[in-house]
Amino acid sequence: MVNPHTILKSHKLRITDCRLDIIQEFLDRQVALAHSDLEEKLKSNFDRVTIYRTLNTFLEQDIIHKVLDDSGATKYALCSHEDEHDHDHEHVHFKCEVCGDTSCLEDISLPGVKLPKGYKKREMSLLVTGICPKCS
Amino acid sequence: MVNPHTILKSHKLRITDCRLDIIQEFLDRQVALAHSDLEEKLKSNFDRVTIYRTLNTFLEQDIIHKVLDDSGATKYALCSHEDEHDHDHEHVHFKCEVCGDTSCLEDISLPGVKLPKGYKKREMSLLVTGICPKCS
DNA sequence: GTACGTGCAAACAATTTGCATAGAG
DNA sequence: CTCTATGCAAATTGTTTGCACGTAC
Repeated sequence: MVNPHTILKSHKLRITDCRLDIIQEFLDRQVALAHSDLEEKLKSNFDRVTIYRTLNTFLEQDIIHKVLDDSGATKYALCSHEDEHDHDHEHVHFKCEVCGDTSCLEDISLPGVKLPKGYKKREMSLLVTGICPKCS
Repeated sequence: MVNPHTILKSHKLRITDCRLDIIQEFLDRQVALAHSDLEEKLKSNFDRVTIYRTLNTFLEQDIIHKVLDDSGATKYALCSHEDEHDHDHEHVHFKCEVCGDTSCLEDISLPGVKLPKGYKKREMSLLVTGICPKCS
């Protein structure tokens, strides 16, 4: 069961309103969010700096991960919670050119990529841009 | 033949020292460069703003492309020059966790990815992180 | 000579840091 | 009560814009 309180608990983080609200926002929106998205929604409740710090805390705890974005803005999305220790190291994201939303495609498996000799792979992330079902 | 002068010519851009030097730097380094990398190397010769504007000009002309990076910094790399009109829309980049360098793996082909129903793909880019031959 | 590139100043945006206080456990 | 999270101010860094001048062509 995924709820903000549980997530914080399982990572041994203190339960605070800001943290709960930010996780809730990720759960509600289901797309990658930038700091600015969160700020817009929560600025009346929390300081901009607190949001930055919360995001960094969540990053360290692998509660969220960075989502690559061609726009230069740093975006974040919740990590899939199933694999607690063995974080999933393959991210496939889709960014719609029309609505601008980026979402994780969890169920897509990344085909193996053969690297040139000498390269050691640790993590892969694929960003596909195009048009999402809602916008086509 | 790839040289700075030729590249500018073929894109009908004016030949200026700043543009020549920046292209040369990309050719010399063979890794993705951020504005700060170029600034560090060229600040005695050119203004910070000029470097920003040159990078944007090159982007528009498809002389360089953005390289996705998990560090948040915007990095750029030369486009492969073979396909003039039909720009390559599949980028595979490798970022070494040790030296931090990101390079294009031109010869790797990106395996096809099957998207869920309704998604239309236009462009794909893959970032692999790990350890490069130099650092292992 | 004309149009575009550059330098400089300044505005603007994104992110980080220091410190005092408030709040979680 | 103790330790950490938050708010506020300010510093730092990344990026864009306006304008006057210089230069490629």
